[in-house]
Amino acid sequence: MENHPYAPAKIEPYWQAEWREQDAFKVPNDIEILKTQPKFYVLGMFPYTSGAGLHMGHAKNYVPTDVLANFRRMQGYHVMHPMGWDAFGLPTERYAVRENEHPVQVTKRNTEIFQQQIQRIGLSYDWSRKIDTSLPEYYRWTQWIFLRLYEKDLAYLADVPVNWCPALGTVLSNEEIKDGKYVETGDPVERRLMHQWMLKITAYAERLLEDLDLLDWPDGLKEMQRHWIGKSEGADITFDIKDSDKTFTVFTTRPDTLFGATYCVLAPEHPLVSEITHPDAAAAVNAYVEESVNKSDLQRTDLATEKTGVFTGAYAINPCNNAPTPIWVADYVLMTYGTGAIMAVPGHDERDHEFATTFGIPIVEVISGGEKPVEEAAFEGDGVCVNSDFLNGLQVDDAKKKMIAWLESEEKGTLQVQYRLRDWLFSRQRYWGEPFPLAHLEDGTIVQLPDEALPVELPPIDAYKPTEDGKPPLARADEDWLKVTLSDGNIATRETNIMPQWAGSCWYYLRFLDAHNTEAPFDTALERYWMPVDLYMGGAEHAVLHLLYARFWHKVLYDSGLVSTQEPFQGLLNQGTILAESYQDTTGKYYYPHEVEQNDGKVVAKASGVSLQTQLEKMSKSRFNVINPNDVIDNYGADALRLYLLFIGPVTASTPWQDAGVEGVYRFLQRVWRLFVDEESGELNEKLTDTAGTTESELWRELHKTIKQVTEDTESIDKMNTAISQMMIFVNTATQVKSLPKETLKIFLHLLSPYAPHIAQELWHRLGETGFIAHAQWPTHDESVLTSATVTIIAQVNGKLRSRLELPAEATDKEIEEAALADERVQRFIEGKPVRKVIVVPKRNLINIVV
RNA sequence: GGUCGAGUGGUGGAAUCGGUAGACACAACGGACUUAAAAUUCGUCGCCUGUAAAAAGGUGUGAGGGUUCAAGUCCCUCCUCGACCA
Repeated sequence: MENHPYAPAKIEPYWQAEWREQDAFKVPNDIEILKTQPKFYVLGMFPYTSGAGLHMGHAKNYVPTDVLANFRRMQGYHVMHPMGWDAFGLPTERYAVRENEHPVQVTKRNTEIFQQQIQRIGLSYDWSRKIDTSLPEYYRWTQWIFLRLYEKDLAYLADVPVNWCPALGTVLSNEEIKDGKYVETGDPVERRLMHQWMLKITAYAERLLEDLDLLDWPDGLKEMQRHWIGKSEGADITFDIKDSDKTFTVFTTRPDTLFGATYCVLAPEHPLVSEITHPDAAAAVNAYVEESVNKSDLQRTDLATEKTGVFTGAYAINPCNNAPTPIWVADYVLMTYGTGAIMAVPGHDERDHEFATTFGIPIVEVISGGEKPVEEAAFEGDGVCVNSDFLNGLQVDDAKKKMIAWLESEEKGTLQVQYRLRDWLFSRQRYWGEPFPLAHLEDGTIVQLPDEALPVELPPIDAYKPTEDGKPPLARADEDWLKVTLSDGNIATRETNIMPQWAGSCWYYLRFLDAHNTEAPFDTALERYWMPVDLYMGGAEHAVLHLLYARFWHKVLYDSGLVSTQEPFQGLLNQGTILAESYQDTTGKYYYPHEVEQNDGKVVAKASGVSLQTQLEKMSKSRFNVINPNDVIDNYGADALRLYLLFIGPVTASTPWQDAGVEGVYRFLQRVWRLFVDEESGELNEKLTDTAGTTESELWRELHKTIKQVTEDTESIDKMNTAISQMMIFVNTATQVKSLPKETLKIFLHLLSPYAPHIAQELWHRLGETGFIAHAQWPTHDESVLTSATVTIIAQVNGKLRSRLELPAEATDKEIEEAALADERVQRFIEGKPVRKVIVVPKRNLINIVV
């Protein structure tokens, strides 16, 4: 009896166990077997295993990728569809410190919870390939790849300004700081120069930019990467300094405006500042430089903030007209971009204009065409050069070329390409990350440890804080770990920085291909078979950094002959976010949905009666609007959760969560169930017959329509919502017909299986089939079933729908026209007016009569 | 401020290359079943006019203009929202 109605809580765990025990989704690792079939590699971004557990955003990522994996598998592909854990990182370390536990323990627990939660969704992962970036067997190879970068001179030490929090004794990332304070504790943060490992990603800037053209990524995402790399072409121009033998170089994208340069600016950190400053100005300049040290780049370059600066008392010589040009120090110029010095053209640069206005510096027009005089607003657009000697009369583009040619001939400047992209700050002063496979000799030389010495495992230490003298936590390790004897007998001290959280995720997609290889990061033949990733899906927050870093490492591996493709991720999509209603009072305090009630159409807090504002926002703990995927599974089952996430809209769209919508797809699953199972008896539905499907024409046609649409929509990924619509239409039709051929319904179950695998498998089983429907072959539709003897022709008069005509499918244009003109309803609208034109659109079954 | 994207019923969303706007759901309303409720099932459902009910007509995809036999879709201007960057 209990077995009769649809009971996901019963069938889902059962089939999940069967899949697991029978390795239903395991992919062979034998290249000879693999070669017999085409491959498809579909990857969802692996989760950071924080203690918060799985959230709805993960499900929105992993469900569509799973549907695609199931679909391709049924189409006869070998499908790589793996899952693993991004496990190193600061949140885990902080949690461990707070709870006085070892990060290894915390990570073990978190990853187990994640795996349990993910498995409940019924995703078809090959769990034998599971990886964990914090295990030595994995990070051994992260270190190994780092050594390949190091050998290519792509890793170097440099003094760079970092965000240092004295209270915590650690470096923080820009994202962790707001208004000069650490967001979580409010402790002040200062900028400090520190010796840090850098990766030379700028050496790959041009290729990272150009090779975007090879990728099937959304245009917006490519644009974001292009913007981040920020290529600009311009010129380096050298300025002499008056009464001095010193010179400095500026980078400008607008060499055409050199005649309009009325001052120059050095960044406060520029080494020349102290050398050229006039003694009278020294005190003011020093004070200014000190003050600017603690400002972030963002604060300094924000257009909204007032420009500040100090005149050094020194003058540069403008190379094109020998005019003495005052040199200022101002923090809106950054040492890290270009040369740390600019020529300022207030007539044609907004920030320079603002600065010049503030300090009363002359503004000169050198490009004509602005709407307002340059004294009022900078004109940054195209125009014709004026007041510029040999450039006068030229357009901006031509003027740039001519000026660069002139500078080169005078040896005062060169053509220069500049990137916004900076080298990658690659070290952290923390514990829970990959140790560097490097050591330092006493004389300061750095030695790379041999490959055989890997992995360099994290040492046990008693506290995860930096040492009292400011060294990273790893410096707390005992001498056994800290000191390493090299092959030549020398004793060296290990590097005590660790790698940043991004490191492990830069190559994990390669480790999945050969997850247990102990001789190499992965087998070359397997790499050649599987790569590139055909579809990579993840949140838009990774649109720049993770994807850029991974592309960079991949290109280095490519140059070393270790991988066969230039790019790792051929296809890529960002899933949309899930929004939910949140409730806030006027003070900004959030309320949980259960603390809220409707009162006269107003939303108020139950306890206080205070009226609340509602809004749709991204689900997040801090907004009290989170819905847990596991709660939905408890109430409706995994199949309903999966269908709902796909049905609310396109995968890439951000859509609001609606509880009632889940009930809708749940009802659909119940209707599917009742097509097969008599809920009274638990036996098969009496309407099921053994007759061939072709005899039942309406259902058979609907089936083929459904095969066609589900196939196309699943393939396109972003239309899975309409694939489900069509399956609903099929089920609605099937519910109404008198007899249901089993063959027809079995084919339908194939279509449903990638989307709702548990119910499809259970019904497949109940129809007497053995094995897994997930291994069955995907059906194809028969186009001839879809064509019919008559077609409905839409008849328009003056573009407006007036009538529908049933005509034989083979009717000619002329016959259609005659039939339309003879139609009584059409006639009413023609009213004897002369017919001026008749347009027949055969493909659309449409005729338009113009009178 | 810049770049990109998006605005369609009460709601989520459909609509191929410009060719029947609102598929499929949710909510709401009405009928059947039930002692009752739930569940199920049948039906209505953009707005306006019209009608006892129909029929029928008008209008309608953020606003305004344009191209076209035909515009949610293409072009221009504007408004609003979102994402990214500054």
